[in-house]
Amino acid sequence: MRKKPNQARARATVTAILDATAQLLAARKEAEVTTNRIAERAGVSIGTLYQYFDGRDAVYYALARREGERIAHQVIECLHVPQSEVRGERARNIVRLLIAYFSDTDVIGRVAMLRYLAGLREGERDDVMDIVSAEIETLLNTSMGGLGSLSRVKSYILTRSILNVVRSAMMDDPDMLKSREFEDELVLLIRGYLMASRQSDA
Amino acid sequence: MRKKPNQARARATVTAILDATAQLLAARKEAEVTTNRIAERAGVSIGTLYQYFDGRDAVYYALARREGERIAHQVIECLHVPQSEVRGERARNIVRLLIAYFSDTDVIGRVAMLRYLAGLREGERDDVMDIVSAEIETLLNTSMGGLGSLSRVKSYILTRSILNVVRSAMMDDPDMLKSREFEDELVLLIRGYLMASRQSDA
DNA sequence: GAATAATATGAGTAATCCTCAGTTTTAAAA
DNA sequence: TTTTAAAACTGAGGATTACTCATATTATTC
Repeated sequence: MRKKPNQARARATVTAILDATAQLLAARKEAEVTTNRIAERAGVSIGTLYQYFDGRDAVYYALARREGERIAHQVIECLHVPQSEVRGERARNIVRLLIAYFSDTDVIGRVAMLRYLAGLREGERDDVMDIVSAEIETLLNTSMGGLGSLSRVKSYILTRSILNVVRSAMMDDPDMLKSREFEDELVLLIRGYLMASRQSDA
Repeated sequence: MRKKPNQARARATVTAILDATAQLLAARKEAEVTTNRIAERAGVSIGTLYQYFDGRDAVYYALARREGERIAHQVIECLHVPQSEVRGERARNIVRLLIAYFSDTDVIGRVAMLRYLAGLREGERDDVMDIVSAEIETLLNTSMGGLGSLSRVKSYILTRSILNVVRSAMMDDPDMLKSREFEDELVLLIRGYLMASRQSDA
């Protein structure tokens, strides 16, 4: 982002630009989304857009980041529900959450999300996901004593594998994504990994 | 692709365009890669490029597909080495193969690959990956009797999770990608999933 | 309420995309 | 070996899109 929006008006402008982008991505083909159109729909001039963003890809990236933060918060909330209340179904709850998010027929930010997840903007780390990884790490290291400690690499693999498989399925086969079997298998992937980790530690 | 190249000359032209794109992506920033430049470096006119491709993204996609096929062949080769020769290290061999591929400092087709994996072109299935999935399915169902049968969903999850985690790591943290720990953990992810699958079947 | 900083504007230029009418090459038919 | 027709190639240039910057407006500070 070129300039930080300081005043309330400027923050509203940035929000309007992101909202407009999401709407256009949902309604039109990607190729038809242009910076000029985004600005027009957002009700700001093209010059204003370029004050805050380097170009179309930068807008996509910012939109994807906003979406990423939204879903990350939900996942973290799931993680913070005490063990006694989830009865070993925490993995399933998170899997369900992600499947529900990516099953949404509304395409808001879908393309943008893809770019974000693909790490298209070189040299920028995916710090939103890093936060989720860290939360999982802490949680499994403290409250779930039996499962052994979770290194950074382990939590990285856990978070990225689940998220990416769900994302792939959204593109490849939405019906499979929504199937009960798919959900069960993802839960199995998580549990299998955690159990194998415990065994290899011992 | 707009038109299929029938004659040898035309096939050479398409190859030249893809090669030129790979070279440009390796040498320049993505934003500096334009269709005109690709055509120029490939030694063909811009009109020729547009005879075979819809635009820049289509060229990227074709390049990524070519790369995808290359790596897929290697994986399938790995899968066909008889059990007696790999002594339970097949998973590790495949993980190593993928890590080696994505560790390559040469950036040939990296961006293109990302778009491909992200399924950016809507409505096209990732049939290259489907072939690998099918091979894994067959193999595990026939020769590895002890591990239980592998459904389509299972092989989908297995292939996509491994591939995507390696790809993510390439973007996020190349050093982690090359570490021994990362390799070990991926093997654990595979084995854990296969073992959990067997248990849940029984 | 004057000075200053932040934000917004949009016509205009630069960059890129992409087409199409015409030319050259190739392969097959006569 | 011509002849013919399809396939492949060309690149100037119109259409589209990206992006800038001089100017205007709104907000904040003192």
